[in-house]
Amino acid sequence: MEKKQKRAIWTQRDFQSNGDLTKIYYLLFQGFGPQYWWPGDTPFEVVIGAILTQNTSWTNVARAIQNLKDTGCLDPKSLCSIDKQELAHLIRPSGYYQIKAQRLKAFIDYLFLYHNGRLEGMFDQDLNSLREELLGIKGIGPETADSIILYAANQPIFVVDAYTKRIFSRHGFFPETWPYADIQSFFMAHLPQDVRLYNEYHALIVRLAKMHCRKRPICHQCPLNDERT
DNA sequence: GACCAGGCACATC
DNA sequence: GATGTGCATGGT
Repeated sequence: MEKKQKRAIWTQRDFQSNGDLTKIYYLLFQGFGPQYWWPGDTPFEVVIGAILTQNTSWTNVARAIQNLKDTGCLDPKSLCSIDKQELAHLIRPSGYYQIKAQRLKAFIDYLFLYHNGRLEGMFDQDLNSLREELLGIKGIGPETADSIILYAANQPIFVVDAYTKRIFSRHGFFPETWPYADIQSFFMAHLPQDVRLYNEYHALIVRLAKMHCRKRPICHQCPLNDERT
């Protein structure tokens, strides 16, 4: 009986010739295991986290979210009634706190104006309509919208972030100049439309990025590299 | 002290 | 349409 798990290794050429991004997923999953994303107790917390984590490390966001929890502000009603400056003070550790307070307020105001302050109401529509709606809210761009759709609304859309772009362009899958929409289409065209897969894949890319060397074009410790050459 | 982190909006050309 | 800039804290 074969007990040992053989570590699968593919070459970059294999990836590029058959476009099988599923292989890469399994390679990353074998290397890192499940990432249990998104780190949040409720869909609402996921939404708030998605806005707060814009261009910010998660450790700083976690502090801001903890402040909101400690003061009993992590719910739509409380965030609706709280003064913007007070909110800015609470989320200060996440950086860009003035602009983010404004963005959180914009989202909450929208939620109450069109969905009675209920996320369920907002999420109860097809993916494209939801995405259009989210993108219409000031302060929510493509990545934040897609993070909300995937991790809070549990609908299948692939989240592209700076890591995805950097790592996969450096490994030669597409030019670094490709815009967000093209990269997203590339992944979604080569992967089954599956919420759990997209959830884990994006999380694994972030996990990978944290060990990727920033200074070299390609990190030689990266599991995506061909170890035979 | 420099650099970076799970973006976005806006001004300018 | 493409590019540059402001927004800001906390870890390495």
